[in-house]
Amino acid sequence: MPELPEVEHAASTLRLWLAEAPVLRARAAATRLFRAGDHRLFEQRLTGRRLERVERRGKVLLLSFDGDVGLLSHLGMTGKWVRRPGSDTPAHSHAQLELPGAFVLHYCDPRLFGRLEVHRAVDLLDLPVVRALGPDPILDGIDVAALHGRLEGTARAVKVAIMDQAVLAGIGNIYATEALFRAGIHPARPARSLTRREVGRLAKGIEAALGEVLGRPAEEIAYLSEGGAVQNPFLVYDREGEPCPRCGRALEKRVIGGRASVFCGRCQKG
DNA sequence: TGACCCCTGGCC
DNA sequence: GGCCAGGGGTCA
Repeated sequence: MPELPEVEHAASTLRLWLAEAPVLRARAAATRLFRAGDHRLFEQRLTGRRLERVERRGKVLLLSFDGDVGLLSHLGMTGKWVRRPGSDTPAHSHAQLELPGAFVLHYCDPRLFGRLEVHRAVDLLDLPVVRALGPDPILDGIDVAALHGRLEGTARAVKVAIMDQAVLAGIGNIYATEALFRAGIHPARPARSLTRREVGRLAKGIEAALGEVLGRPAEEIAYLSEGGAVQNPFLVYDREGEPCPRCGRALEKRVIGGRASVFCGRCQKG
């Protein structure tokens, strides 16, 4: 579950599940998830290790184990970490961490868009993919002047720009859609056309959209999770044709930067 | 900047 | 049986 709040939730559950307990055995299949390192490295290095720290930067999870073993985990579109009794193997489990108490942590990812990389723990924050990330809206906060500066420099649609992980780390299609609605800014507006005042509203919109979900219990965060019974908790995302929560006009949908964008044509001026 | 790719699953 | 999907990467 890919955007910032879902990855933050993954980080906190991993902290709970891996707290104190050594990994009895690590196993992994040879899949595309492993790029830099291979699956054997995962098995060799993680077996016997204890978790020391889980960090999140944007949508990237960074796990540090004792013995200077580091694991980078990106969930892609459909990746997730789940904990199951040893006898129960979930579908599309490609890597496993066996824990004491007959539990196994599985990394499941049907589409294999995620990635797993084994590194030295001390190197995690210096990895190019991590260094390339822009500020994390929750960890670093949003500096309105700096964001305005970044947006001024590009003619891209503002929605595309804020989904660029080098501009802000952790924003994907859902929270970009929600934030722009909250800010009353049309998603197709050229980024450089935003005034300082609008960037300020956008920053507040991003913080509000993220904050609302971050404050919720886990089951509600799992939009489209197992079971799928959870209702759409968003104001406009995936609500094309429904009335705008502010003015009542039907919400519109357009593809911007290759991704579906829902917005109110009246509240979000183009 | 857009088009296309990587994949599978769920929905119409 | 198509179409769509929250991620990112590459190519022209």
